[in-house]
Amino acid sequence: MPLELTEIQKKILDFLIEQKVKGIPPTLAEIASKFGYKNRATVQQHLGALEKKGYIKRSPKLSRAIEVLSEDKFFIPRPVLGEVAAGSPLTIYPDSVDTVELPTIVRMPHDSFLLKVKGNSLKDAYIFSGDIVIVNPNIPALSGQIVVAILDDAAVVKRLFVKENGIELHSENPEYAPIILEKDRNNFKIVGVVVGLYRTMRN
Amino acid sequence: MPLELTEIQKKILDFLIEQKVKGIPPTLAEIASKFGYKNRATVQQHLGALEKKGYIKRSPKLSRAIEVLSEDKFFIPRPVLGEVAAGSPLTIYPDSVDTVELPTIVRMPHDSFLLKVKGNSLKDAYIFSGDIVIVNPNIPALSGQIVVAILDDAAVVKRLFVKENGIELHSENPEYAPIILEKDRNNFKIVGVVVGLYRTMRN
DNA sequence: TAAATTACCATACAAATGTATGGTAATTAT
DNA sequence: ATAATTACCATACATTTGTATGGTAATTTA
Repeated sequence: MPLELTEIQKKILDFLIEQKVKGIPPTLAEIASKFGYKNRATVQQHLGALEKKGYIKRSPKLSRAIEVLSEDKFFIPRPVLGEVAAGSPLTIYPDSVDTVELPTIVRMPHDSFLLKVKGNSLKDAYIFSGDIVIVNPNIPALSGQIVVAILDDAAVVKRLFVKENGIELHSENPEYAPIILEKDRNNFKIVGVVVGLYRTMRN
Repeated sequence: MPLELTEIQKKILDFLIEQKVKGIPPTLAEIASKFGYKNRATVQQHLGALEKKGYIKRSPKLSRAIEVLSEDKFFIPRPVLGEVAAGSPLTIYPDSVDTVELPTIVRMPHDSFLLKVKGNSLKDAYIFSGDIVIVNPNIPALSGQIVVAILDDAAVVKRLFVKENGIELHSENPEYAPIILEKDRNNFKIVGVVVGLYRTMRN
């Protein structure tokens, strides 16, 4: 269970994430400037609180070395966030950052993230176990697109169909039945749209 | 057209990207340390060259403020050298025919190039018409790997097998028979090894 | 009521950082 | 043959940066 943050701490955490996504994490002075503080010591204390509560990690003495450890793994830029099920849902491993054998080639764009596909339920869409899908959380998901969704604390990759009375998630493999969700389904959220695929051939 | 980079400049650019992916861009001192330089002035000059050639942008006076320009856009236009046949050979276009918008996630190694696959002869290797393959010409081609080869002025993507008396190029599709080449075959050259694959889901 | 906690302030300091200047040697271009 | 470029070096300097210490006031918790 995450410790409570004060309003100001939340705003600073938001700013940290925002800046990191834009390019580089801010210095203490830049944070102070943003929030109108007249010195860096104030910022230092806020960051200390954030670190104590487990939301960030700092590297002593290093400039801009603020790492956001948000529990919302899906929107934090990481090389590979976890594995996502194309067949039956798998739990996402929050901290298994797969720096793996993506030798020279894979890196994170600012607003997207990577997931490694497990299972072959999307084989008719030519996506196979081991492929890396590139997921963009900032574009609207349209009917017919392949999306990543959260369903009861697990993540799946499926083709989305928006129907009159609800939503359907299809595998592109006759062995798997579609998941049908009525409107106002709880514990369901579309995380993002699969915009690309990368596969490494090294073996 | 991007200006040419020297080998050292390429390596530094790679390091910049690598570090940014890991979290934050490096300081001059960190770059110097990585490459064994005894002072930061050397790094400063290399960064100056990179900036002059348009690969990075720096913000004066700000620490770690190195922006890799090609990484900031979501898509990097990359030349596709030609189309390569996975079925029957197709001619390679001498000048780049097409540009593909690679997401920044798929970073081109500097010594590799892209080819667009036509035909479905490699479908059992999960490579399909329209996919972009990343080809590295500077690594040795081993038996069993998927390679790009020139055969009588046309290019093919096939799986390579090195045998006693020659070379075989297999399609991964029963509809296509393997191409068998005796030793010292003329007009044959292995262009490179397929090290990766990218597919865009945008329509 | 007393004790933390939160949210700022001011000042200070060593180290880190970007930048500038000038030099050497090797290679490449004119 | 001369000039330009590349690839380093050394030294120096003003800022920037993280950090530390100590203080004030308001709010919350025990």
